[in-house]
Amino acid sequence: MAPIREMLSETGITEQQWRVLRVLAEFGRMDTKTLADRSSLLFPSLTRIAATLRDKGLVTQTRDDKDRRRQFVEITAVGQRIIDEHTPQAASIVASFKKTLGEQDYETLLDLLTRLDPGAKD
Amino acid sequence: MAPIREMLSETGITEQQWRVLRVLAEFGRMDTKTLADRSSLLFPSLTRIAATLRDKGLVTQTRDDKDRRRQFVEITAVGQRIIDEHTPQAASIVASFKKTLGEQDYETLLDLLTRLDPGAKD
DNA sequence: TCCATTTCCTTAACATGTTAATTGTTGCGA
DNA sequence: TCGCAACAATTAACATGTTAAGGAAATGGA
Repeated sequence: MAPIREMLSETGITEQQWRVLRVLAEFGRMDTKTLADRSSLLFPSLTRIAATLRDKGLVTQTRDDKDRRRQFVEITAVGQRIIDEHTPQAASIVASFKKTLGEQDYETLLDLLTRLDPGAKD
Repeated sequence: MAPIREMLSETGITEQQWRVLRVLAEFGRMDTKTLADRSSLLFPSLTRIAATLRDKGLVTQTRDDKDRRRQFVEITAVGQRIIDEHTPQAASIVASFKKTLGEQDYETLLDLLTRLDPGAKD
């Protein structure tokens, strides 16, 4: 993940914050539980990350009126812009992985890792 | 690594502390630089971990008389005992990995990971 | 001999992973 | 309606990864 972190260093956001934003950009507004799940983050981590992203103005948080225990998170235009601007680079990093291993072996690697930890993916 | 952490939880030491002890158990007394290298740890982390292990009485630290900037670390009998008592379990965890994937695929996985990050190993 | 530079470690500061304890909210049965 | 279990988030407490700044010791050259 080093190359990804390096790419992100200029944006001031971290790998995990990036992951959360990506999920929000892809699926849109969602409740915290789903977000934690799709971002592969534990709740305590998500709480902190969401707070950080909120302070940076990259996401907004809103309470569920029906069940005030719950919360929804949504990406802002600024957050979306960060994603848009760096997605191509991220893709090229993945591409370099494939290039190193070759398409065939890259698929094999993903397969083996998934077999070891089915919950991993991504 | 979850299974390893679980195994270690009863000993009160962490995954990284375990790694440092294992290296010391295998190679014996060595200077900090070499230790950091073999443990795949950055210096700041090693500084803290070594201090923790020292406080727990699992390692001892000594200054190099010729170059007093340097330091040597050595595992104690107590530390050695922890390693000895848990090495079999650790081995069985690795064995379960192999069982999940099969010997052949396990080797393939290690090979692919090494190709992505030659410095990783272990 | 003296100082700038290099080395080896240590500290600091910040973000995260993790487990456990805590604080609000809901919903339900007595 | 009251009280309590279940649930959603937070907060706390530790250990670590990381980058940057500091401090002490050693070194080479003027």
